[in-house]
Amino acid sequence: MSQLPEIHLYNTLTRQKEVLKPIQPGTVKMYVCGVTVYDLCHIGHARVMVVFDMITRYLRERGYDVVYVRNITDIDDKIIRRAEENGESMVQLTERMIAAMHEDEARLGVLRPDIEPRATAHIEDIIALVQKLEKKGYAYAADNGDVYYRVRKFENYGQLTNRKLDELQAGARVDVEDAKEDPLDFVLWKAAKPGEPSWTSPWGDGRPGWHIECSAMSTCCLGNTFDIHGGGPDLPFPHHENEIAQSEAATGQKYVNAWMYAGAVRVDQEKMSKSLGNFFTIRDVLETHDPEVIRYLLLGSHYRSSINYAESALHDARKSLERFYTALQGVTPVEDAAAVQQAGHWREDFHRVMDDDFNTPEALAVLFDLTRALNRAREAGDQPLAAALAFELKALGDILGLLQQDAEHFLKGGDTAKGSINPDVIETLIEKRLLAKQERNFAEADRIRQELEAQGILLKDTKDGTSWTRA
RNA sequence: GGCUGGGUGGCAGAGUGGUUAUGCAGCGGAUUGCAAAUCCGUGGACGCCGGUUCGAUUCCGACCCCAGCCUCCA
Repeated sequence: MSQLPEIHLYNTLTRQKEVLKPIQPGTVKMYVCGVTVYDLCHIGHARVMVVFDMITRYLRERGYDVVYVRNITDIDDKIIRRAEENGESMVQLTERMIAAMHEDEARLGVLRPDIEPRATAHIEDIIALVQKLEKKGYAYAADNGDVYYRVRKFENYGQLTNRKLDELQAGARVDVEDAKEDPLDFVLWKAAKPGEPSWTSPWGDGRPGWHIECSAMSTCCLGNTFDIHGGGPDLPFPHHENEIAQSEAATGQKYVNAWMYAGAVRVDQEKMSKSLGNFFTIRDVLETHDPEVIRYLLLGSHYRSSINYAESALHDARKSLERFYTALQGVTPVEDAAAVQQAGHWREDFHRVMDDDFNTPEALAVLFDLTRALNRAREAGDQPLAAALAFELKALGDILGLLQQDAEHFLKGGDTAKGSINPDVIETLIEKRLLAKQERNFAEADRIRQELEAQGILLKDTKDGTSWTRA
């Protein structure tokens, strides 16, 4: 590999932007914490999926190889409880939810990670890791059969989120019945209660604790040290702090070079979360909104800032996409790099703003500028240039996973067309209106326009005839 | 209380020590049977108070306010 472009990214560990320098030149190894599959994914999950998908796509666009690993947590207390409530087996529940997740992310244009390890498929690795920690004195088996991590033994605990152990302890809940040596210690291996799913281990039957699976799977897939670890906004503490403690204690090496987080999705200025019950599942939103509208909403703000989820925000996102698709409508894209280059330098601008910590709002501004140029070419009747710019617009949009559908299809409401009016009925009315216009019966023509408008259908007269879109 | 991040024009949302973000909405013009779309033009902003500076929305300090984490949560 020759010299790849410099990518700057914000590293939460150091709290500053840094140049991405992959350990293995040219190959970025990235691990992202995935979903605990006990329920359907919500918009917050969608944001993490879309953001790291965008990052992966962009790094590849810039010539980097990316090994993208995103785990699936398929064993956990919530899963056990939910399966019991539903009267189904744990595997039935998790398989169902994994299938739903894959369906949801496919609709959002999220490319699948290269590796999608499941916790239950890595029990041996997890046990081996706990044994290693035990051998090094970082783990201990307690009287109740659980195995805990000895937090105070790990000197750099709290480095990611700037916590001091003593301040933590002040706020820590002290469980009287706890078998821990110290309230700060956390579970590595949980002893099974009767009837619970379990695996045989040196400490008796049980299952992995919450944090250990990520240490085990990331290391298995990517090595002791890798380039980027990502996740949602509520993961730095304690989950990632504990991962660092586990992995670095076990290997004696640095765990991760850069930590990246997607911002929160809020509803009415409150965090969207399962515990608050104010979450919207991806499929709920897809009932009434085009997938690209959601994706646009998610990429219309910088990945680290929080966003507010609201119908009005979805509406705005749709309006923005309409501008792109209106420009694309009726133009057949043709690749002509020379013509594009002569007309402007959008790709360079796009790269420049994206190289700087993946500034998608700026990147979209570049696409709007390109769209204006495309509209100008159309106005000027320069078909070849318009075709070339349309090709470029779609190509750049593709890097963000946007603008990939047929313009007509999108503008006519796509797969989520609201309202009951049938396209055939619309066409018939358009025919009638055309006749009225030919007879210069504009009153009738306007009446038909208004009739359709009342049902959310907007007519547009052009030299090539009348087309329609859904408002 | 501790730790993070943030307060930008009607709304959304970038960015910068002195020059247009961008989209939607508004206004004027072109275009149109009417409209839509489009193009051209245009008004409108940087929480509050100090400081540094020739000059700060941008740097520094104080203050006010908001959000996230500190407990399972993407």
